[in-house]
Amino acid sequence: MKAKKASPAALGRPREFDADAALDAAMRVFWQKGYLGTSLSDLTEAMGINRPSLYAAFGNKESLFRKALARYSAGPAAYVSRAIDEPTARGVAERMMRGVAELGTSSCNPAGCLWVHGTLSCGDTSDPVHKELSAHRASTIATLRRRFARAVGEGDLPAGSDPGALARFVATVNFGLAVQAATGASRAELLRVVDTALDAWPAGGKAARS
Amino acid sequence: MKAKKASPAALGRPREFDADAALDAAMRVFWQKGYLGTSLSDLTEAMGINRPSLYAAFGNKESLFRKALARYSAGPAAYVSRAIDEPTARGVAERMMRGVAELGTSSCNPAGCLWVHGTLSCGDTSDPVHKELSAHRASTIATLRRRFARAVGEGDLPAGSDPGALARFVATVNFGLAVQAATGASRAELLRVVDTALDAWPAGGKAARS
DNA sequence: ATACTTCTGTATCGATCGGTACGGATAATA
DNA sequence: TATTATCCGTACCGATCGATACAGAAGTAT
Repeated sequence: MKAKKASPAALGRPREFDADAALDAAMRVFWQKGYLGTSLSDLTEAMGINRPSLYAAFGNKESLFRKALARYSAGPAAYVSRAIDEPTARGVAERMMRGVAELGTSSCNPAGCLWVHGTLSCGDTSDPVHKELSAHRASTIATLRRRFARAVGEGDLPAGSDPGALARFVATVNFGLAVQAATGASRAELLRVVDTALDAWPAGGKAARS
Repeated sequence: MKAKKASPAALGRPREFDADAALDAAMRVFWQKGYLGTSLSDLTEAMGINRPSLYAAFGNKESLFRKALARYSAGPAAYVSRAIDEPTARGVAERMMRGVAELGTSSCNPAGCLWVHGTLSCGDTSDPVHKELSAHRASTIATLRRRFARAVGEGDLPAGSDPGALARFVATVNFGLAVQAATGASRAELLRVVDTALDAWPAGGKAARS
């Protein structure tokens, strides 16, 4: 992100590790082991740095986790924002669900989804991390709802459709796919689930159903 | 379960607490905080006993968690086995999904589902608890698959239906509902998701669709 | 009453947790 | 080259983790 030689000054000894690569490694550890399941020793080992360097560069464990979440959203989970831009509501739903199914079963990534794993692997609902993750869930659903409401206005979805219900349905299937991926379901199995879920999708646009 | 005065002998000093009530309390703590999020101090406080009594009666933390899971399956999550006995495949699916939606948002229970919360709140996939929970997931899906295969044979589902895909779909929605319940979704919202999911259900029996 | 068995409570174990103090090393600035 | 600011590595902090040793209390059996 930040250019290495952009800042002219950079007084003092420059850091010897790549902060981006280190954050990437931290993200993958959290992704695999969850928030509570990840210790600082796990992190420093995977990031290739020692503890004081971690604290100087990223703050404490919670702060590092939030940065890892942001990187996850902008990187591996970018399928979400790309899905919103699909031209049809059905395309949005399909891209959302296929996205998590493929990401969560990629052989070069940890299984499952960092958001889901992180949400359920911090203390109880009073934990600030839990609250932030719950807020993010609500925000994503709201974004989907607005997108589907637009589709109703465009005739892309039948007039009687409930955008909120459809948004929550897509989110629910996505969370379920993430849980299944985290517990060893195969990509082929999950893609069949996506197809089944899409059978529930209300026809609209050129071919209205009911 | 075990009667207090049934055994005639019971040599030595009898225990002063109700083991069933204590296990019930432990189950609820795990349900609310997850496996890693629950400490022994949390447990002893909720169970009203001290640490050596806990170890004598239930073994270590992992053993207690397994007993809590068994109690959860036989108690709050008994809707699963009841759902299997529904006369129609659609009834099975509906009862499964409504079951988790209502259980996970009950005001007198912790939010979410102990199985899902437990699975994602133990270490990584190498953890024995994680392996057992994954196996339980696979077992539940297999039971659903057999039930739906029977429904195909009975004409309750269309001949071309894929019982495995339907079973995984129902399980996926259930997991997703549990995640949503754990992050604060309301019962009304989740029941609408169930209705949306049931729109995907293939018509059969009296009213074949395609 | 005595012996024996089991439970309860305190007090503590070694290990690990997240987080830091501090000194030596390294580079840019002057 | 001297100064200054930052980073790296060791070694350690208090707190908490899961798990237990031990002694006294409370029962049954003889």
